[in-house]
Amino acid sequence: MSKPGPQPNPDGRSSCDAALADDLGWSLGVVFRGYVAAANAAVAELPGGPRGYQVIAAAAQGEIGSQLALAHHLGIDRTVMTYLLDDLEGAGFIERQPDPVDRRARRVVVTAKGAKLLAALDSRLQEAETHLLSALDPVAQSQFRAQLSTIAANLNSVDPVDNPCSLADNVDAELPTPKAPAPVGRRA
Amino acid sequence: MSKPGPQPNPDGRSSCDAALADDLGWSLGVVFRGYVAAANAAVAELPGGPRGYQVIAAAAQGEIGSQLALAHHLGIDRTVMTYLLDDLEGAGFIERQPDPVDRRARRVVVTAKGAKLLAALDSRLQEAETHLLSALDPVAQSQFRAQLSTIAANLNSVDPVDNPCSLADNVDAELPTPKAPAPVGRRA
DNA sequence: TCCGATGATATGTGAAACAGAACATCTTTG
DNA sequence: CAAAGATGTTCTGTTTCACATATCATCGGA
Repeated sequence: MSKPGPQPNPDGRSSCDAALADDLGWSLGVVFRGYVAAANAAVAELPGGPRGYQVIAAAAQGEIGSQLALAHHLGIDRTVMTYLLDDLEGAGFIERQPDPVDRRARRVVVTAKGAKLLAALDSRLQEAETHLLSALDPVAQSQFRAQLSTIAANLNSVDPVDNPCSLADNVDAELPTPKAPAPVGRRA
Repeated sequence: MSKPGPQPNPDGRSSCDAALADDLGWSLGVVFRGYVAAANAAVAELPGGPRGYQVIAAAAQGEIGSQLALAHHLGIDRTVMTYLLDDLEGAGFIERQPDPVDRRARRVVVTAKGAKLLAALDSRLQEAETHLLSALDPVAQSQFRAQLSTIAANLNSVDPVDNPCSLADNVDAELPTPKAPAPVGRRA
């Protein structure tokens, strides 16, 4: 590479932004990847990476319920959730308590240690997020967050099988291969 | 026991939207996953899934250059790009032409068949994207697209190693585990 | 009580990503 | 001009992850 000639893009790193910028999929991929990378660095000490944080955060809310619901709403497999919770529990951040009303279900609760860590990670994550969106001014940032949240909430509430009308477009979109956010992550 | 339905559609599907909606990571994950699923359905016949589309689309622009630059800007590994291009070339959608100015590099060019498919997929993808963003009104949609594009362009242009100031936050964010959009995808 | 359904876990398998090396070619330097 | 380092591509091997399947325990209804 390093062609000083007519092509102003040496290695193509800095020139093709405009070429692909109008592709929603590409933009989404870049931003998502950037988030994962930043979050990964921010929560490096947490087993499961960003996923672990999301699990703890969701558990701290307390509105989730069983592991299955948790897994479903985080977009990961049930069996994977088992290992993830194993690691998280092994690290002492969460606990599996028997559900009083359903003895086969386990309630995921955050330990004091987990809550403490969560608070620390929260600020770090917040900082990373702000840095991620630094290309937008504060007003646009909050706007973007709100819009993204709206879209996500809509996607989450609308189930493909429940919406015959929307089924025309993504009839196969049920669960082809729903990749999840956390790429790294060590198992014991 | 045969499964009654493809989508078990468990209980906790519709309750925790509000609880997690303010988490940027969660929203990003949901939207990204939704895009991957929709795109996967839209480009099911394409080897490599959404990635294959992005490769062809980028190649059609012609501004990329080598495979390496292509891989870097799509956020995938070089070795993976080799296989991906193998499949794409095997399907007759792209061709590897020797770069006239650099004999070790290969220029990825779209074949007529590939261009034809690209046009067809483009409209389908556009439809899927619009459906994905259907929670926003048209004005907000274009706004969201623009903002996302801005963020992506910013992330793509800013290299961690080039920005010592931003290095404090994501020093490890270089390429810990950049998961990529295409989960499915069969190799020959 | 019996039977199907549901939550959680264990096990096995296949695929994908990653690291490293090998080879060819370009660029730079002496 | 020759040699050394850098870069692009491909190949090989390894590890990890996600998924499917099966199993066990429990809940719900007939």
